Amino acid sequence: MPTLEDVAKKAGVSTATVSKVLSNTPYFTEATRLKVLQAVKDVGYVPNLAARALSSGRTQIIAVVFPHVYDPIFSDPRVLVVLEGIDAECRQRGYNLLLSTPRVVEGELDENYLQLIQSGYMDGVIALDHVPFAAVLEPVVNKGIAAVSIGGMARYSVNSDHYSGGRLLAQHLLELGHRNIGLIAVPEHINVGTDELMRGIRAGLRAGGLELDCLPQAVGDYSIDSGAACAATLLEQHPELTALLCLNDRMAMGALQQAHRLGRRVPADLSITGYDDIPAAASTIPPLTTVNQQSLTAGHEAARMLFDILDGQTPESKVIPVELVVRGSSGPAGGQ
Amino acid sequence: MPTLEDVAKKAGVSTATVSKVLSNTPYFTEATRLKVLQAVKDVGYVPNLAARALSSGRTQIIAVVFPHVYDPIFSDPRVLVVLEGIDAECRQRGYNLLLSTPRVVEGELDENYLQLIQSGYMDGVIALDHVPFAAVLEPVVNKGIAAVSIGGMARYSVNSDHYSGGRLLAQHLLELGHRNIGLIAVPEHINVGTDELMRGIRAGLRAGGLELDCLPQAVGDYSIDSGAACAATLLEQHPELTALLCLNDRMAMGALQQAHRLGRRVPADLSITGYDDIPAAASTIPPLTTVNQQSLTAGHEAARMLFDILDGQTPESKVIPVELVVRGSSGPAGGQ
DNA sequence: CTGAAAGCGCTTACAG
DNA sequence: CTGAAAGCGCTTACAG
Repeated sequence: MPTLEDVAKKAGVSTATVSKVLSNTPYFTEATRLKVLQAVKDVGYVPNLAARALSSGRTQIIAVVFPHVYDPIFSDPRVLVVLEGIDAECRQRGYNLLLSTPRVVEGELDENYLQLIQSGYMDGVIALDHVPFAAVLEPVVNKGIAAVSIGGMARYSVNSDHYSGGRLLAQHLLELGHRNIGLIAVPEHINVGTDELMRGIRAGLRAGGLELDCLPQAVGDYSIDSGAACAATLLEQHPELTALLCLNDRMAMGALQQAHRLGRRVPADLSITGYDDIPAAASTIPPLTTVNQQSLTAGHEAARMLFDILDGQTPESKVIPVELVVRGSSGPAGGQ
Repeated sequence: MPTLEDVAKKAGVSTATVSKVLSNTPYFTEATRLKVLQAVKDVGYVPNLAARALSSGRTQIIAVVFPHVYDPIFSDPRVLVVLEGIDAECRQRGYNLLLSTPRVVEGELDENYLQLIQSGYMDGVIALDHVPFAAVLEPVVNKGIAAVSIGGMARYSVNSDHYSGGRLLAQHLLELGHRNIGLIAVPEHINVGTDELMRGIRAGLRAGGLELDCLPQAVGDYSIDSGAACAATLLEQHPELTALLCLNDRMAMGALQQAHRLGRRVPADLSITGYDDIPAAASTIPPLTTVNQQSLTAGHEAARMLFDILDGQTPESKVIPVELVVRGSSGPAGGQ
């Protein structure tokens, strides 16, 4: 592989000059610049990133951290979408993406991850950070590396407005006349986003005179199967229910299946709502009413925020608006 | 940050010794080894990966390449699954994952990607390589970097047995008594996997006395919407059809929706099959009969193969068996 | 506007 | 079994 030195020789200048021309330092004769650029082409020079990283202290690498906790990260449909947003910004700025999926066991981060953070291999970190007790970004911040949290409460963070999402959902069902609403929830304090969502739902229901804690609830684990099981339980114990409010789309899909098995027509006999607006939500039968949390935007914003930090700025944390997506799975209470 | 030298001083040995102890070179007194390890702990030493990469020529980084061609890579549900398999192997071996999503325009790879490959930043590359004209791995192989293709025909590759998948699917429908089968296809030569699948379907149908080219076909683009549109066209022009064989799950989901809109009961009036077994396939109504191509296994195998190459071995390319998954969307022709 | 030289933090023959 | 020293390929004050 040709090195800087080869280019320097070819161009008849010093390696320092080549280096500076390539990094767009000003103050160069047009002649020198052209000479260098031509030489780069001639010898087919491509910078060695490890060398550059070692001497400059910058790697042009952003680590994206998706911690593995309860719900295996690879089954979370948001992951790919967030990644898409981050990727788009990074490629524009010429940064590369390093993927890290640390295991979090009893709140402890795995050793590999800790080492990686210490290794000096990244200029910044973006983490999916919705697990209250897993401080994925703590070692990053301690090391003084730029860090942006998606879904967490770090110094720099991007959050979807789950509170409003919850209110919108509750309001939507209330407006359709539902008063017998069952909730398919998940354990508390497992996901800060979901906790926010619950707060929003509570507020939305209260605005309509309903008290969340008085409604029938079943606790699932985000999976399709758990949604189906919860729906079965709820509908059996509370046949009067006309709506099932599910804390994510996958559980709603399970509920939809279960309703179908039980011969409950959706939405005529039973309305079902989800949360997330994953791709599959648009193509269930009937299509799912849900809330889109704009994960793509979150990815974009997080990356932009990180670059702002790297540029020495002090960006504001962002709250991203969510969007109620009304589709066929919800309808008037007592409809047909 | 503490460096090797700090550790050496603390332990009262040379940096060479520290380095060798850390890389598990043999021939060391137990005493030295312990002394060094203790010093590492005391000063909190973590190796600088850039420095290590520069001097050793190895980076401990594997690049995973998902080229963007027609179907935006981020909407391909296999991506995350393949990634999961690769990630598992890499974390076991202490390798990090670099994600690259090169754009391929008119068969040309983007410049960033080419530079990345030349940059010496990775020890090996695994590429999703199912686009016939996009030679993602060519620059990698030229540079002499270890490369494994998933879905392509490189020297080292991992392929799902799509041919058998096609045969199984055709056979399944034939056994159910279907003779009026419509095909929801995609343009040819866009994806080597799909081409293989078509060959298998052709063979399977022929074994039952049916000629693929005589069957009604509509051409989609892998998306849900295109599946719905194709189904509409086929069912209108060929009301006698009792089965729709779709080349992927998403189009099958679209077809399912369309059948529902048209009042065709699935599977009583119409059987619908997909391909891929994406997570959503299990929870459509009715659940989709499809073929699981074991993408997780493909990811695992690809990574293992890459490590074998890095270890100086010459592994065999692998063909991964697929699995027919019979669910509720297919049933006897003329059933009820 | 350009260059000589030190240095980034490791690894690796080569000696002993 | 251990160490001195060169070298990986860049960048960056510092001079001029």
